[in-house]
Amino acid sequence: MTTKDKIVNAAEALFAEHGFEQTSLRQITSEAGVNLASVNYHFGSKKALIQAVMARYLSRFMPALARQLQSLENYQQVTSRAVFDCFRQPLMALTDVSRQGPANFLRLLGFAYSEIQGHLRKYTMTEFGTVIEQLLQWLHRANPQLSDAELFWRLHFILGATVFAQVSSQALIEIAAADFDEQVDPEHIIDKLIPFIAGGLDSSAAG
Amino acid sequence: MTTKDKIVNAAEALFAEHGFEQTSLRQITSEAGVNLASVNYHFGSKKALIQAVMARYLSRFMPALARQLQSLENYQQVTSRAVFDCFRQPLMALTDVSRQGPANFLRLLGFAYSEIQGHLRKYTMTEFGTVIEQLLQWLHRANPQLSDAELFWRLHFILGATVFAQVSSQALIEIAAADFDEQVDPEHIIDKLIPFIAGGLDSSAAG
DNA sequence: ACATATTTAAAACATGCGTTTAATTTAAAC
DNA sequence: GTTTAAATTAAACGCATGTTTTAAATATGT
Repeated sequence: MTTKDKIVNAAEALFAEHGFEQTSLRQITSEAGVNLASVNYHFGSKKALIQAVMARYLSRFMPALARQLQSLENYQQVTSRAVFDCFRQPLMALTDVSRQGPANFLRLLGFAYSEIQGHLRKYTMTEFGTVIEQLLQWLHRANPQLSDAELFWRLHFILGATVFAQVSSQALIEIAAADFDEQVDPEHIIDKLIPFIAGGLDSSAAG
Repeated sequence: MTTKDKIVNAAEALFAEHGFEQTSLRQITSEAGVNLASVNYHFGSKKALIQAVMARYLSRFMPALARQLQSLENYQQVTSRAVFDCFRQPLMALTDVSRQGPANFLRLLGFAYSEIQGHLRKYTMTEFGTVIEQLLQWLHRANPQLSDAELFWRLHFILGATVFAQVSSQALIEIAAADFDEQVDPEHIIDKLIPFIAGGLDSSAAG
């Protein structure tokens, strides 16, 4: 494994656990077993390293999601639930990148949004804007009673519930095990999440 | 106004805008017009200052929420919507603390949860555990079909959607204005949120 | 008024950060 | 085998952070 790969792998694990700003280059290079300066040599800066970690996931996830959404064409009636089920396969396929790929990806997304809100949003929209528009279009078809604006707001509520659930997943799983004798894998939180967000999206508008 | 109050006020505004870790004591004392060392003199540490800022809101919000929840006794049938509507008045009453009290409080909650997950949770549960249990009890009465565990998960999804919506509120409001010609006040995001979270909570369980 | 706490003030301290530099080692090309 | 480029290393730089120290100013109590 090259030095560059060692750095990206170590960075991903530490970023997903502690967030971007809370993780230092010294932690990363120490964990990777490489020299501190090699990050700036291979990536130029910490910011560029963050983008490299995110890009590795986004470049796999987004095309896979686009394919899933296109398969919805076969349905006559499209439900919110069907649209959100499109996220399952692309997410689980991220195990190719790393054993904890799906969980890491969602946690990274959460940190990225809460830490450098604007930056990642702009990057995601310019790089994968068509997939996002595709998703919006399908959700609009599943919920024609909702205005574009209402859909926009609810989509971000969904994003919030999702990333928060992942960022807090460790603590929540422990509490669930202690208080309810319920053993939940991180990858199965999405099973609990999808009914919730689909129900929220389909809910009748404000009153 | 005492030095201590100046510090808490400045800290609250800066914490709510940038988060706890991203805000330095030098920013706070500069904004408050007091000496740097006075933070450690009056509060002991930055961590203690953070707790003081949070405590000022929690000590008002939690008892008010408890009163609202108790008023649900008058209802025969309790809906999720009715339970969540109990949050409105206690939240809006936070304007007593500061003009942007409600928005600040929710943003602070969001940062607290994503930054020092465990700490605040433990503090909240030991300090205001009875209110939380009261809330859980009412939601269980509104949704007897959900197990305790399911309710637990969905409550945290709701928390995630709420805090994320507040942390990202500035960006979302701007986008909504640009893309949908929709003018939304920060305090009215909760009007869009409550139908969403009530719908998600009432949704039928996983399949 | 004086003596005693309490509060403010300026400066320095110790630490950790991202980044850069300069030298050395390793690999590739001819 | 020599030369040239690429990669690694150790050390230092400049800066920002939370905290502590020491001294001066202010308020408090008798």
